Amino acid sequence: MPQSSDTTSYKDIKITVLSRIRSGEWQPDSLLPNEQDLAVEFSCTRTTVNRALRELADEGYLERRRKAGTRVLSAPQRQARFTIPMVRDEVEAMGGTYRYALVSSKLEIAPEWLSARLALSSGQNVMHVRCMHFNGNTPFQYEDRWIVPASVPQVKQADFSQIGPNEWLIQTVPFTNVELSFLASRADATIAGFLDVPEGEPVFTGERITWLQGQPVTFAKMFFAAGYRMTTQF
Amino acid sequence: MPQSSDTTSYKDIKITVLSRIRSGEWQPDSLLPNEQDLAVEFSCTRTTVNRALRELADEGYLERRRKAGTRVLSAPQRQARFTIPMVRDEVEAMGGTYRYALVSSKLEIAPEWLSARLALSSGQNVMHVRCMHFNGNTPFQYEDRWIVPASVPQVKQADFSQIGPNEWLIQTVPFTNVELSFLASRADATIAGFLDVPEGEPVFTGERITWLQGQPVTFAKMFFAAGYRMTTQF
DNA sequence: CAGTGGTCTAGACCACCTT
DNA sequence: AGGTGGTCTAGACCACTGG
Repeated sequence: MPQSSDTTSYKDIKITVLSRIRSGEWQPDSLLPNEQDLAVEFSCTRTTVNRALRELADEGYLERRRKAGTRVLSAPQRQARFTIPMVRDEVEAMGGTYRYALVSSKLEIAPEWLSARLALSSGQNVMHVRCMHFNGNTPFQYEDRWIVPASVPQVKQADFSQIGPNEWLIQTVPFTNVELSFLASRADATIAGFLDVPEGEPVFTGERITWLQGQPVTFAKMFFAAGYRMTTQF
Repeated sequence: MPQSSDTTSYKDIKITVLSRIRSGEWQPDSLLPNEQDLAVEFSCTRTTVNRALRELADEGYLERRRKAGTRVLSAPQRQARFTIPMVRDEVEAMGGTYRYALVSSKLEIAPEWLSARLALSSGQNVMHVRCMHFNGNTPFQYEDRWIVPASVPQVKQADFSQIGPNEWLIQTVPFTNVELSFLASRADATIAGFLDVPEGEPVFTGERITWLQGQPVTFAKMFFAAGYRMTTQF
């Protein structure tokens, strides 16, 4: 029998299981019935139960181990998922008008801290790009980025006056590994000027390092305008 | 035939698909073959292909639509997953020794900003708990939290001198909805004192609102010590 | 060793969406 | 209208691991 209105689907099972946890019927740390028994209860196959429980475990509600069974997590290791949109999308999602402006773009010798951070050989050239992202005429983000030509040779011919380095990289280097950090930093004179805030102001800051198959591609610092907050619900 | 060493599993397919995207064989925005064709290519059933592609879509690499097919996302909407551990776990994972200290805990009338934020009726009582989390003797996080007795009556009898309000809440209210934000704030005199930083220092700050079935449970501000960064890889 | 979850097959119907 | 992904069934073997 195919799934239809009167069939129990894996989504129904997820909802039911969650409500039993909420209601306290299935206490934290307690063991759930095994898949076969649940399949009988829900009048479906074990495959369907399996998918429901697998997804719930993936979402951090349950812990599953062979032979040991499925357990309600006592301190749900809820994982917050932050979608990391491109700046343009973020501004437009707020109903704003995105505008990009290049500040400077030049090839230079990698500063020592960058060489250390990206494991570059000393004295290696990097493309240093600084730019601004606006919401209308309001500063939204100041970006300070270095791109490694040894990994992305095309960068020497790239023109960042019209397209931001991030969008350019995504088009050019389709797939990468990323390390992303967020922290609070202090606006120095440069940043304060670009973001139009007093010097010394706290600035929400992102740092992003990107590799392509083990080769360092880019290091970027993103300084967000005053009042920015990164939010998620779960 | 069951899965065994020579069978193509959904994991193999995921790896293969990812490598084809990396290598540029499947360009961004391009359409993948449909599931049936891929099943033939990989000598497996469509079910297995389906699981592989479904998970890749879930991870943000692909976009799938009925009839339209499966497409490589041009600007991979990579979702960063930050695991939100409890403070204790976070400190211990760093190899540190966790220590908790209650600063104050008292019932008070909800300030107006809090009433607005949590949609409380004005003049409603809330439990205000302030506490510190240490790594050894080094301040790690200062926590300023309000708990709504109307939603969690037990809070009036709770003793926060030994257990932190977050751990207590997890034990007491096993299941909740959460809104989590991160921002950069400025250390006022109080925060500066607790975190042992100069006043005015930028402080990485988390704000967490929790509901239980639509009822506001708690609002918490978490101020992290200097140098804190939230990091993830993907 | 034996129970539990992990995964695959082969086939089917359906929902949705683009054309 | 027809193709594509979404999901379910019924059955099977396997991998891991707790007792």
